[in-house]
Amino acid sequence: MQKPTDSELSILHLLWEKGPSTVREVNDALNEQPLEQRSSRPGEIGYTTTLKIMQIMHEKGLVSREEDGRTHRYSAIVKEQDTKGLLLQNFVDATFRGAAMDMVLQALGDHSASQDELDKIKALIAEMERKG
Amino acid sequence: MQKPTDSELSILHLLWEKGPSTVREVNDALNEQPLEQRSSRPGEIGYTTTLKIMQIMHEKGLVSREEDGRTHRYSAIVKEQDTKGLLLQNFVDATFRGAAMDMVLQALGDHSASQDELDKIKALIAEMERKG
DNA sequence: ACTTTTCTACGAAATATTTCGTAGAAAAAT
DNA sequence: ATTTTTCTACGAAATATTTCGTAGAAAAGT
Repeated sequence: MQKPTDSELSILHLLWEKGPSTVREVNDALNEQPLEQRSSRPGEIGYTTTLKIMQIMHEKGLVSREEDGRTHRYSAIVKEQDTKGLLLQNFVDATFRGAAMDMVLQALGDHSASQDELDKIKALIAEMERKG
Repeated sequence: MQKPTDSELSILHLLWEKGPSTVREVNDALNEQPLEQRSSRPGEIGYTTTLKIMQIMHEKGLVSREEDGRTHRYSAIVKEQDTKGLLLQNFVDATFRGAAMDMVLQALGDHSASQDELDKIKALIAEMERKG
């Protein structure tokens, strides 16, 4: 799989969440998002900008599309888990030189977690210890 | 702090590890590194490439430098913890839409950990539970 | 003394990504 | 029927990052 860029990733998130969508739907959704979730600049994202990126994603094989009347409906091909896993691996290599558990420790230290989340993590650790 | 690019980050890692260094030392070290740790292409990284990036880092305030005879000796200004924390925050926002604990779970699932690392994580979680 | 090597500085080419303007066709609105 | 809106395709401008060639000065080697 080819690694998606930041813009591509923000579109993938929408396709994962909302399922197959048109360029118009994606572009509207992008412009309604809170600013933290856009990597991009202050202003609105133009329709043709989103169109172009989705066309590139299609060339790269990140999404498929089917004609739906005059318009195209795009679907994510790449799986959410796989994509996040790939990006995580790259990030851990670049930023923590491969030391994934250092990153986990830093994330736990910097971010707060609900008891529910902590329970899930504890359960996963217990399982890892069982399996060696 | 301004977010370092990938090349800048690989240089910061060396400065953090080895302390104040010349361009020559950094460039040599980069070219000795295993390929996973270089984000870059197959061939050698040219001396002036490294020089240029370090000059840019100086402009950005990521590193300081002092003259040492005819050459310059560069030091990281930004702290390792702070930099990794900043990059981690950006990454979590972009890839996990801010859900840091989802990322932790994925990291724990995808990577193996030594018992020692698991103990550290457990200790940290216990502390988080104590503090609420 | 002269040549070669080793520095910095500077600018620009190469690459990657994001953005949008324009054109033309189809559909919708008037 | 004519105008306006809404699509796609295409290409190119704008931006960001990485790479390196060249020039000139200082140091080292011969």
